[in-house]
Amino acid sequence: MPRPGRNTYSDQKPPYSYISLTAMAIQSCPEKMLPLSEIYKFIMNRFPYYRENTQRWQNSLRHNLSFNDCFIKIARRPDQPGKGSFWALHPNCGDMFENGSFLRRRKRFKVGSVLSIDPLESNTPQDRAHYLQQQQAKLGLTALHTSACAAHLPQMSFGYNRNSSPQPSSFKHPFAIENIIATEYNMSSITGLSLTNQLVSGWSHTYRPRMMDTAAPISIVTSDYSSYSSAFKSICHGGHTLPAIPVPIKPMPAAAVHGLPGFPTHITGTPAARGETLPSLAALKSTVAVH
DNA sequence: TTCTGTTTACAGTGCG
DNA sequence: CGCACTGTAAACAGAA
Repeated sequence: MPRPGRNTYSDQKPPYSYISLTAMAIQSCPEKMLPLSEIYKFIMNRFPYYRENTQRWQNSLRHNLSFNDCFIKIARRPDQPGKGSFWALHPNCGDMFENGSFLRRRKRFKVGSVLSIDPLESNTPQDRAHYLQQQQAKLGLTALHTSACAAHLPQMSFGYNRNSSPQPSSFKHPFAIENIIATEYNMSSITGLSLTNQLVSGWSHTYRPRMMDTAAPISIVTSDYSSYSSAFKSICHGGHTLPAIPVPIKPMPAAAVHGLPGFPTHITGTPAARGETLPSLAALKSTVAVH
């Protein structure tokens, strides 16, 4: 695998897919999430090839973000203005490039199968709302729990991997920029992560499925920020503020969910356009209300 | 208006 | 050869 330095590829197209490039950008920041504009900047700064024809490749990149299950969308806090959401990597997407090729994955990462039990499939809005409220309550506890754990377990700063399949502290995500652009990576930026960042990392990877944003009023998660607001304030990347509520763009499979404390395990399906219909939830998708 | 995000469609390519 | 993955274009909606 080539490991490009800053100018390795000059104006030539780098041997990376948009998925790889996006993953690099996301992994390059301590919070492991970036807004779209920052992903653009990262790619353009590092690969001069992408300083031209921006409309073309940025459209492709956006398509990849939406289309590929390995990317998840994380909503901004409502009191932190800005366009668009943050994007992060799905916790289970880490082995997509195990074949060593960053141009073509060995297999496309895809969110898994539909569970048989789905309270949200209930016919009545009341049932769904009630269930969602229960899940919100769980997540509220989860946020606190996660932060507390992060404070005591620095290795949790790697966020995604702190669950059912624990990784050693030296674990490096296959997407990690230190694995791809080794010459530019400064390990101290990781080992020197502050507790604050650990908190953020732990919290930011506590998932909540997108459809939960819609059917019922959601305030518990955001209101919990007040409990440790000092930790969250001033955390930003390139002037971007901390996102508020992790909102997976696609529902997670049970296998992925089980390792995430407090995460509801009922979520099913993927967007209907991908042939995995979720009729009763489809109407909930487009009306995300973030508090 | 611009940017962001979603979706569909289709062509090219690599792999088994 | 068929399938899966990737890249590109385009239409469209919604938010800032």
